[in-house]
Amino acid sequence: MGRPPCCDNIGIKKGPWTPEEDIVLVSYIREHGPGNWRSVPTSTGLMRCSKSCRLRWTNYLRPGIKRGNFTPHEERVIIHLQSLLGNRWASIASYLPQRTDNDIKNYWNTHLKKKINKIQGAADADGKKPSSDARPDCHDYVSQIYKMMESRKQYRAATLPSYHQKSRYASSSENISRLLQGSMQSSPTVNAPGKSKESCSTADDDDDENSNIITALTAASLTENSQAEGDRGSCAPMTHDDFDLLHSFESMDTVPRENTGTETPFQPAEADDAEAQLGAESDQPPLFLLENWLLDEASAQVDELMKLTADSCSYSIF
DNA sequence: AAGCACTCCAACCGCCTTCTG
DNA sequence: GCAGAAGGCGGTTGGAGTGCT
Repeated sequence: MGRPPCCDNIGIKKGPWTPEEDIVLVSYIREHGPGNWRSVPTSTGLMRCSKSCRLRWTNYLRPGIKRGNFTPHEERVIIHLQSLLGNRWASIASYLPQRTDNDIKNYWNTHLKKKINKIQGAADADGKKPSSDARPDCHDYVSQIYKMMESRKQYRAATLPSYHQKSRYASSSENISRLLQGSMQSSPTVNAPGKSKESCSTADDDDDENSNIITALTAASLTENSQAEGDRGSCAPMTHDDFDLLHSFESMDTVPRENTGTETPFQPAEADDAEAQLGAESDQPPLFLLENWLLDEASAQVDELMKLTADSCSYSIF
């Protein structure tokens, strides 16, 4: 017996989320916490299916999400993990707590995959790498990608605005922050300010304000979550420094790698599963052996490998 | 200025897994 | 153990934004 598709109910709205809908959803989650998505549409009156609500929260409204501007470190992590795990975006995202699987997937599909194809094409032309090598040697591979990205990034930084500055509502974390602020300053119930697309600035102009808003919302969210589901600090917004600190701890093996039984975006337990699976199913080394390289020594090793492979990467990519 | 082509990402779709009674 | 419900995940696509001619 096939169950009906999630979003084919009559009256279910599709398409981009409006600011008003975001406020309704955030207000509800602030009050009840994330989860029990089934009840969200009925309780809020949103004409969205539960799945859509969950996705909207997970990918865009959840506090602590960083959008756009992938750092070289993040790019290295993605490339490396993709070479290890394949397109298991959720697992990859668990190593980048500020990023969603959807964001990583999009970034891979729109940026990294093309670059890799380009490199492989160039390598094939040079006879340096067989095209059939779906999982090329990580070190050499990453060093090539990284090298290319650095120059490409410099070029783009000099010539193009970052994509997060686009004025689309749905891609603007600033706009969402404004909505959240409006929601928080008013009553917990819906009080839509009716922000129009035009009235939303592209602003770099109030980053501090927005980060304060996010932080405040996160604090509220954490309080609620800890009350409802026990301690789970995964939703906290992480600064770059926090992220680096986390990685430094990881590399020191001081973080207990136990299953917290939560749906936190950073799930070492899930990584362990992947590790076990990798170890069982492939000839690749267990994931934990590569984590140190990935999380701590990545920069140093990549830089070193970049030097080592510089000669063999001398072909022009652009 | 207008039209076209391309890029990119938010959101949807459908399958799979996990949970619950 | 089974069936249905709910959640999770990866692939795909529609459409807005942008660049080029």
